[in-house]
Amino acid sequence: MSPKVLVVDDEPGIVQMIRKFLEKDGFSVALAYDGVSALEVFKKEQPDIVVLDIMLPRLNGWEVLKRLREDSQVPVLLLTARSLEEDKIAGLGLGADDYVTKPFSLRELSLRIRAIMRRTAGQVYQKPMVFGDLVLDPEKMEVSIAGKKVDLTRTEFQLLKTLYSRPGKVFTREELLNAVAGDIYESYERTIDTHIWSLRKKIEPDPSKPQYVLTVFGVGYKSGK
Amino acid sequence: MSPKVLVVDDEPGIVQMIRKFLEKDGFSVALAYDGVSALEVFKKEQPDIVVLDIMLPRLNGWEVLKRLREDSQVPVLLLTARSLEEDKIAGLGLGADDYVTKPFSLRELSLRIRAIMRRTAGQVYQKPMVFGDLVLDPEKMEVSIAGKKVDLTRTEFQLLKTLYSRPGKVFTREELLNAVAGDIYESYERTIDTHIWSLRKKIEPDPSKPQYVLTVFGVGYKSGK
DNA sequence: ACCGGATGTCAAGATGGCGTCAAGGAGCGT
DNA sequence: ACGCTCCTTGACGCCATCTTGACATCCGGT
Repeated sequence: MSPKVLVVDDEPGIVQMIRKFLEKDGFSVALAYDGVSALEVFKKEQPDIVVLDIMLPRLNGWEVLKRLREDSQVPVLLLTARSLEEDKIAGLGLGADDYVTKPFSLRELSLRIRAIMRRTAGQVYQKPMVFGDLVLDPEKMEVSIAGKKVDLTRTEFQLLKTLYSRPGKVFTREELLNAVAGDIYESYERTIDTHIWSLRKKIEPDPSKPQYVLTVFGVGYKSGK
Repeated sequence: MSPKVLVVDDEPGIVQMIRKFLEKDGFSVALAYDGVSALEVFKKEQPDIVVLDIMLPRLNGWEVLKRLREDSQVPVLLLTARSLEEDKIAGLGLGADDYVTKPFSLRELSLRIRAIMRRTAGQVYQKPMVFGDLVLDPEKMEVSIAGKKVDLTRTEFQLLKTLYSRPGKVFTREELLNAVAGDIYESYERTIDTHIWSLRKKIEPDPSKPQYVLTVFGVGYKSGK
C-alpha cells in the first residue's frame, strides 16, 4: 500500500502538477484547496504526511498545522513563498517537520517527503509488535499477554512500548522518564520504579519473578528476551 | 548528560561562535576544522549529532558524510554556503538529516539540532563489539563468551568494556577506578583487584590462566589479544 | 634461591539500589 | 462539586553489589 500524501494549496495548477508527479513517484495523493477543507479531508483520508502551503484561504497554514497537532502527530512539510527565518522558527515551534521554499522542484519535494517518512517510519505505520506471548498494539494502545487483553495506563503502556522498541537494550531511568514525560526534567527518577511495579503487577504472572520487564541493577530496566 | 555536537567547519571564527552559542544552549561541543580530523574526532568523541560544512579542506563534506554513513547512523546537519538545489538533493541522497544555508542564525541552528534529535531520539544504535569469542554489547549491557551469555554486574561490565575499548592498552588501577566510579577518588585502588577477580571467575574458562583480562605486573591490567 | 612488594583469593560487613506500598495530589469526566 | 483514575512522592526494609581487610601466593630483582 503506497503512502498517502495530502497536498494543500490554493492554486489548482500547482496542486495538479504536484499530484501528477507524486503519483508517478509511487505516492497516493489526496487534495485540498483551503484550510477548512484540508482538515476535513485529513480526517477522512488519514494521510501519512501532509504537504501544506502557508498562504491559504479560509484558514491559514499556521492554523491548520496547529489544529492538526491537537490530535495527530502526522508529519507536516510546509510550503512557503518566503524564506523568512521567522517563518521557519515559528513552523518548527508548531511542530512542522520540514520546509520547502517556493519555487521548488518537484523532485526535491518528493525527496523531502521520502526523507521525512524515513525519519518518522514506524510512527506512521504502527503495526502491532509481537514478542512471543506479548502483543503490543501501539495504534490501539492495547496489550495482551497470551491472548488475554490487559488494561494499561498511558504511562505503563509507554514504558512497555519503549522497552520493547529495542528489545534487550538497557534503558536508564532518565531515558524512560523522557520517553514517558517528554523532555520534562523535573521528575523524581524513582517514580519510574513505581510505574514499573504497577506494570509488573498487571502483566507478570509472578511479579516477583519478572519475565517481561527485567531489572538491571544499578542501571535501569530492559525488556525480557 | 548533555547531548554532544560535533561541529566541522574550516573557519575558526564561525566554529567558535557556534560553539559558544550551543554550549550556552546546553549542548556539549566537539570541534574539527577539516574533513580528515572530523572523522578522527568523531571516532574519539562519539557525538550525538554532527554539524558539517560542505566546503572543507583535505576531505570535503560529501566525502565525510559518506564515510560516516559507512558505520554510523549519527544524524548529520549540513551547512552549505550555496542554496543550490542539487546540493540539497545530493545531501538527502547521502543520508543527511537536514540543511542550513549560510548565512544562518545561531538560534535556527540550535532549533534544527533539537528538532533532529527529537526525531532520531532513541534510534542511535551502538553496535556490539566483537573480539573473537568475546562479544560485548554496550547497549544491552550483555557479554557472551563463545556464544554463551554471561551475567555481569555494572562494575564488572564497565571494567571489561573499558579494557576492550582500547585492546592491548595497559590501564592503571587509577584509570580503571575512574572509569568505574566516575571521578570519585576516595576509593582504595585494590578494590579493582577484587572486581577483576570476580570478573575472571565469570568469564575465564580457567581463572588462574586468564585469556581475556591480563595482569601487567606493577602497572595494572589490559585486555587479552 | 631468597626477599619484598604486588597480586590473587576469599569472606564478612557496609553501602546503596530496588521492591513494595500507602497517602496525597492532579486531572478528568459526570 | 464529586468521585474516579492515574501520577507522584516518600518511607521502610531487604538484598545485590561493592568495599575492605586479612592472608596466601606470585613475580621480579638481587
